[in-house]
Amino acid sequence: MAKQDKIGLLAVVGPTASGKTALSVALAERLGGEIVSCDSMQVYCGMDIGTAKPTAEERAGIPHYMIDVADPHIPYSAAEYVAAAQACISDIHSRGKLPILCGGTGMYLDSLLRGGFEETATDPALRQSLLDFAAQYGSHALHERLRAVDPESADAIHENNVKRVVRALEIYESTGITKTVSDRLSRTSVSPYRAAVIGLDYPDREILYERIARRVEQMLTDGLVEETRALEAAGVFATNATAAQAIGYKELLPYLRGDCTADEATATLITATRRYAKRQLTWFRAKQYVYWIPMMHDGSVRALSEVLDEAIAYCRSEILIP
RNA sequence: GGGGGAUUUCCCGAGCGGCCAAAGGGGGCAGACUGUAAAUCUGUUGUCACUGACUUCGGUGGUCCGAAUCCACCAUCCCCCA
Repeated sequence: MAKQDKIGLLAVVGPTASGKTALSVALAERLGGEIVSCDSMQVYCGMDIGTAKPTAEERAGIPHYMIDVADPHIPYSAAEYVAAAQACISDIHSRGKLPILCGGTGMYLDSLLRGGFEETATDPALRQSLLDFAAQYGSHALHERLRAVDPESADAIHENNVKRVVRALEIYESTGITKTVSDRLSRTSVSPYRAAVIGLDYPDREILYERIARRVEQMLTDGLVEETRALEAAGVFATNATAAQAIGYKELLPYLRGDCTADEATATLITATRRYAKRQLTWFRAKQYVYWIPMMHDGSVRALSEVLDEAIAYCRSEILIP
């Protein structure tokens, strides 16, 4: 695929509470763009406050996609995301608008930009049987099974990381192709996109952590407890293991059950969010394609307009926009 | 006023004469990540000139070849009797 044939798009990434939403909307307004969320939890209907979905006011009339596209009772996957997001991007592009990805789920973004996954469908029964094996014989024994069929993956995946070992075995047992080979195939596929990826960076981590604390307090006053109660009552967390992982809800459930105080739950939630932000940073820092924009100057957060100008200058340098 | 129990490295918390810079957990920091990813996992966490040295276990003095561990006094906190 020639470079000119590729769809040009912009992406705004960074840790949670870094200001992605505001910047992406400002960019969309300025550049005639439409926003495609890249977030593993915002896809679920009903999980609004806890996932910090942009409100109607925040969206400022800019079309947003890939939000509220899934039933919270049913697990959603990266593959489903990629397929649906690709369709959104094509549609936006065909209407002459600039697709702007916005979100903090690194693997979704990576998978999307790479052009998708190899076909390695899985079935829950197989997964469960592998988990049962690990529970019965230990993670080391499971890891040995992987080593027997795919030594390269066994070397790359720590034996304690049962989820990963299970996935690698799943791929082999359901397709007959090892994860190593499958990954190699996807790596050679050509991306259909030409992307300018902007990362929001906070040189002083304390500032980010303060923003996180403030955001959590705001979610609580916005009704996160009620939202959690409603989702729990609807059986979401019991039926969808993926949604049950979402930060914001699982930390509040002990409080709803009366197992801890509101303050304790809040503290746990803030900590969990900070740790998540740190993992996001680790992920994106390792990606060469990210262009980092410092969100601070002299210890204080820069004005949105200033950051916007820097982002636009970068897009021009990438010839993404005239 | 009398009796008893506490005080440990950022936090919680083991240790009760040498094998202790001190278990374990939390947090922090760093890293990994190809269909669960807001998940999962790994490493590291007193200081330094770092295969060795130095400074730590409320404070000050002792005992001992040797103390976070024993003794004395002081400080702070908790419990019981008055």
